[in-house]
Amino acid sequence: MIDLRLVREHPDVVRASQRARGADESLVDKLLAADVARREAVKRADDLRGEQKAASQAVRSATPEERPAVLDRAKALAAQVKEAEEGERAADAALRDVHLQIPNVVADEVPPGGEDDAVTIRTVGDIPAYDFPVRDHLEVGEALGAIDMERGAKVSGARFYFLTGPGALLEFALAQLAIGRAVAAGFTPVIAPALVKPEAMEGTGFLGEHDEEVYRVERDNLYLVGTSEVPLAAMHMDEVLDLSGGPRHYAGWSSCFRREAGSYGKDTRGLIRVHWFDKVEMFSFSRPEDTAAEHLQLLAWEEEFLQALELPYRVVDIAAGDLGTSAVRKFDIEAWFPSQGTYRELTSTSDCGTFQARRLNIRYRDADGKPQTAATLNGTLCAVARTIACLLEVHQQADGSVYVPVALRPWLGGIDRITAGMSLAAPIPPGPPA
RNA sequence: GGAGGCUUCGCCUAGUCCGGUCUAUGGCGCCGCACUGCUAAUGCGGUUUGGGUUAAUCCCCAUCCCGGGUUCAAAUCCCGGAGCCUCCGCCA
Repeated sequence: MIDLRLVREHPDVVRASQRARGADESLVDKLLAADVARREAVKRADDLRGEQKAASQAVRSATPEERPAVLDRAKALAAQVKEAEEGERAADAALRDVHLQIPNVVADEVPPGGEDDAVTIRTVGDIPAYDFPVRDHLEVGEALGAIDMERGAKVSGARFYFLTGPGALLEFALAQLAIGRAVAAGFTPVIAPALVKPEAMEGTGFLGEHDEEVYRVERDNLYLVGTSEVPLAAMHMDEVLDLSGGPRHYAGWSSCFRREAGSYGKDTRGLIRVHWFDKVEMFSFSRPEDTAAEHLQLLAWEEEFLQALELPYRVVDIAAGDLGTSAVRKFDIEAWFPSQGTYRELTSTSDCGTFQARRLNIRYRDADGKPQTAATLNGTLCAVARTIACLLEVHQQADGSVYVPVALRPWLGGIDRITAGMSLAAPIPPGPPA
């Protein structure tokens, strides 16, 4: 939800934002009208309630002779209040309805245009040259016994997979590396629930535009999250946070479930687009004035992670028309996929300003001690399946083995290469002293 | 799955049986003022959150876990739900 005060005081700013997104500008005027209507309804109901309260007290102090007349008046007022409250409720609902339809106000820096108008900010790392025919990650992974897509389909259907042997170890290695780096950067690690209540899903905005993407557990009225952004954001729902020491950083681990309803025929091969994967997600709660800097910080952490994995990538600034509902600004990092000869999205970080926190009622105390709506930001640190896909492709060798980036080696028992049929190694802690 | 208990303004708590200055009691904490070499102690005053109105204050409305209902009037009575705790059953 956007700030109503902004709409009242600077409707032109919101109109411009709607224009930039290619969204409906007239919603702004509908919202203004609904706001006026609501305030009128509130005032009428408040005034009547005040009168009725007085009348009700009068019943008590009335003499027996006055009593019937006073009681009649109180009854009449009670009926009027009931009616006025119904009007208030209707006006409230009407306002909320329009309010929820308006996406966040885009930042001035956001490039204009739509899906194809993202601006590349920088490209990092050299695109590797291969003196052999490159295979895609599925070929590489199957040959190494790391990915079993066929059995995934047998057991669970299309877009499901088994990670086996070195593939399974890779997942743990990536998780350890990501969480370890996050903790070193001051994040609080969190294992978040992947099933959430409707309030959490609604509050984070995923039942709006992403409704079709969401798995629903009808019987228990719960949803499977598509990202731990949902439980992390909702974790502090209805709370007042202490942000006086700077933003709060969480690194959440959870499985992520996506129906991929609108993507038939897209990325049907391998681990690029699957119904389920695990992910380490960064999430910050910050003061609204700190979000721009915080956003760049999240982006920097994402970049450092990909650099540690020795993956070439580029950073793109997403255009207004392609922003999510709650985002003010969004950067994606696209990594190089040699089999496709192109960069593909590996991480994404959004500044949501106060949009998400307003709905979830997450606040902090400002310098005067007054509660204010907080701001939220999120960013992918490591979407495991897709990252494995990228690693297998970029680091593949002529002999079918895969080079292991230095940073990952401690988590894979020190190996520098994954080869078919190799004996597996994993880090084990030192045993008890002999 | 079954039975019972609990949920009050940051924390603790009175009030709920028997509806009406509950415009919610007291303590802790916090803020201000007074006293005081300083601190402590003491005294006085303030201290939920949201909405409406306003230049701002004043003021008004709502808020006793949430949602309905009864009533002129609900923290209090009735119905439904959530969370927490205890016991039983089942279970990684």
